[in-house]
Amino acid sequence: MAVQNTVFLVHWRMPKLGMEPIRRRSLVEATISAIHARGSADVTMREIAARAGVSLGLAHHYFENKNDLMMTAMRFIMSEYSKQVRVAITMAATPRERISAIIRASLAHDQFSPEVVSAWLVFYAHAQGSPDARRLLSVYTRRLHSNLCHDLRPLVGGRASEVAATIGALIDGLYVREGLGTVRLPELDGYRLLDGYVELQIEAARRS
Amino acid sequence: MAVQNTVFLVHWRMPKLGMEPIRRRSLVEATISAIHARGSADVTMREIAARAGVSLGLAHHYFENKNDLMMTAMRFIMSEYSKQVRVAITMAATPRERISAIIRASLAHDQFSPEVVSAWLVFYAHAQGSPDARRLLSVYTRRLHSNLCHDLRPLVGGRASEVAATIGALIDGLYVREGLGTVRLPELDGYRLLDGYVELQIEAARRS
Amino acid sequence: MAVQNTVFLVHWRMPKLGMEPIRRRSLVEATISAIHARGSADVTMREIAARAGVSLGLAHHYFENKNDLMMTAMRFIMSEYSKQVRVAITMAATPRERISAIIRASLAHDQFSPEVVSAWLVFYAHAQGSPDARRLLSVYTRRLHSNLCHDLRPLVGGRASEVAATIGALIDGLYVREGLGTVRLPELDGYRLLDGYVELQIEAARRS
Amino acid sequence: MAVQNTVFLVHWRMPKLGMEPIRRRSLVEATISAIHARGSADVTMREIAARAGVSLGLAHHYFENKNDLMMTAMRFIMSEYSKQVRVAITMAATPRERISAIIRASLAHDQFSPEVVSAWLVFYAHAQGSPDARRLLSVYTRRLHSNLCHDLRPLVGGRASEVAATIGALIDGLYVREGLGTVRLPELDGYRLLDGYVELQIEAARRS
DNA sequence: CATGAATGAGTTTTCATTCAT
DNA sequence: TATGAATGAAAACTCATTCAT
Repeated sequence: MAVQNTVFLVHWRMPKLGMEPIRRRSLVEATISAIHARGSADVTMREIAARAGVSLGLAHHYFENKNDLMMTAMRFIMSEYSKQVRVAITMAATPRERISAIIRASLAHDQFSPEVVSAWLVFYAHAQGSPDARRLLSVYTRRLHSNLCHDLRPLVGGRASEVAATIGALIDGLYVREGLGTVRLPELDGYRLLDGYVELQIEAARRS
Repeated sequence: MAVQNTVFLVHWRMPKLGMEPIRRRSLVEATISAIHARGSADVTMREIAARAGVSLGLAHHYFENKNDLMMTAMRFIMSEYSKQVRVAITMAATPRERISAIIRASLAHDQFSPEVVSAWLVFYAHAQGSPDARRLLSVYTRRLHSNLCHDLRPLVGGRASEVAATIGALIDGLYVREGLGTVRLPELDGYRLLDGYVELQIEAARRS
Repeated sequence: MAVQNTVFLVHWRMPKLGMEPIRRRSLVEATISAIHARGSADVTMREIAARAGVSLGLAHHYFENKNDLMMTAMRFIMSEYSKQVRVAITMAATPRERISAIIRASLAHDQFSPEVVSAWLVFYAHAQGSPDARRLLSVYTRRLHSNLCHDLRPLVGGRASEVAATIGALIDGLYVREGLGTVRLPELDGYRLLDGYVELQIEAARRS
Repeated sequence: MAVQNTVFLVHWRMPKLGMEPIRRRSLVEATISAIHARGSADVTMREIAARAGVSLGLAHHYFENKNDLMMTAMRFIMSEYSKQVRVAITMAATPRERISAIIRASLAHDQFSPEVVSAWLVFYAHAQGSPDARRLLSVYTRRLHSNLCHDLRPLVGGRASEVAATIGALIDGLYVREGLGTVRLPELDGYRLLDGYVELQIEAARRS
């Protein structure tokens, strides 16, 4: 007890300023990679912290909750995706090109990386039980839908909504199957498959 | 000695025998409904047992593992689905009709009941982390694919595999979106959407 | 409910009379072999029942308790041992021969069978925590001691008690080591070792 | 930048660091005393944690397993014993003295404390069912044997191995009987008994 | 005589979270 | 800013035991 308050001579590292964004970022990435490794949302904070190379306590310091961290990771993945879609759209000139650009961005290589595919799938499942997550996902879903509709209307007219819904469902379906890693026919890549569908619809609309 | 094996006429209270199949069935159903309620595979054995109206111990008595129970539930859902597909196929005469029948069965009302949709989605996610589950799902996936291919070949020729893959992905995608409960456009039902796609492909094949 | 009380036509096997001793015996033997298999007293009633080829319920029918069964098994092993010692003593003529006979019986082949060695050791450990078992063991211990003392007195006089205690400890020690299965020097069998010790003591007594 | 690594003079409340070895030690001791109290290896982690004055969770924090804790406790007891033997040997000059020293150390008061005796016995029994434990014990057994042989050879020649085995078995036997708490003849202490045996063998060797 | 159904208490283990430093 | 200590609640799983038939 007597020793409890003492004067020590210590080495002190100047507190590292501005660590917050760095730590948060690395924890979010650790979360995604942990989800991929375990293949489910049942990841422990300990595992995440270890992957990020920080102590368990610190993970809790920067995120209020495990859920908070999960949601942040989800938001991160979705915003990365949105960024790619925005870039792709900007570089496209016509509605037809924009449709292709959106599809390509949705299935782009870094979107389809195993880690990201795992994360999407897990988040989809997670959304079923978490209203927060569900809301987040539906934002993305709706944005995709309205983006597609906007560019489909001049191409397929009244069927725009149906075609957009089909494209959306197909993208999700391809993710699911990719995540499952089964029936991946080598001769088929998702982009050709989806774009072929769009072409078919456009031709049909033209003929009618 | 002579009396040792005789036929007697006795009063007998219905013995409480043969409970095993009953209990197993009700536990499996409880599992599915619990998954739906919680929206994820993180269901406790306690919850399942409670839903089945039995003690926690009994659930462990009839299933070796939680995983055992999970897998049994998964198998149950898949076999129910297969049954429906088989029935639908039997009643169809032409390849074209069989395709429609498979699609209709896949999206039938009792397949698309909230409980079952939840379960499928959760199992898909679960499969990522569980090799057993993955194997199980891929059996179903492959069977669907080969069923479709078989009937598509006379209709779309060399594109059968691509079209079958698309249909498969679309079904999964529709499940996912249904499960998420978002962007459910009232005017669109999955069947029309999918069958429309098939029609388009057939027409295209005819023209070429 | 209406079916609950019905008249059935059943095959009925005349109740097997006198099964009790048979069942009890086979359950006791199953207990010993289960203990040997698991290597500890942590045997489940289920395992024992299975080994005895009867239902779990029946094991509880014939033995009030798990402890009851354990104690019965212990008593069984000890009485088998005592029987052998009694036989051996009867056939010996002189005190010296009786000592040897007791030792030989204690280390006889069927005493030293792996199953029995396991059981003894487990029971020794079990006795630490169970007053009943402790009492049982000490009966055997004391009987051995007094048997030995009685025959040692004419041979080693006042050191009889010490020599008897040493013999007793040595027997137990040999069991322990046998059970552990380590340091079993092939050239040494327990009997020669023990008898050699006795001979030494007798010679020493003679000289003094 | 220049200030980044500096020596500061700060007030500091004794950080609660380095608890690990303390906790581990106290948990190990709690394990031993719990084993003694219950008289068997069937000790619950809860009981151990309570005796150590920590939460159940903490016990699992510092030890991976219950088995891990058990084995650590076993290793602790054995290393304490080895330490004593080493010390005793160092202080002895002749082979004869070393033999006596080993025996004395093996039966020393703090080796023969009720707690330690219980633990040894329980571990012996436990070793039957746990290959890890068995390996550990046999290390100790073999070391004792070779220690004794080394010093017995000049005293009893070719019979060294036999005498060493006898001493080993006798030590174990005395532990067992001590643990059982029965037939503890007041006039006999284990040391005199064992040393007497050694003396007898040496004399016999001298005469022959 | 014999069984299988059923339970409840108890055990290990995991984990998010909090806290003092 | 960062850590390790510590907890408590909850999870899966086990098992002796009871009971109706």
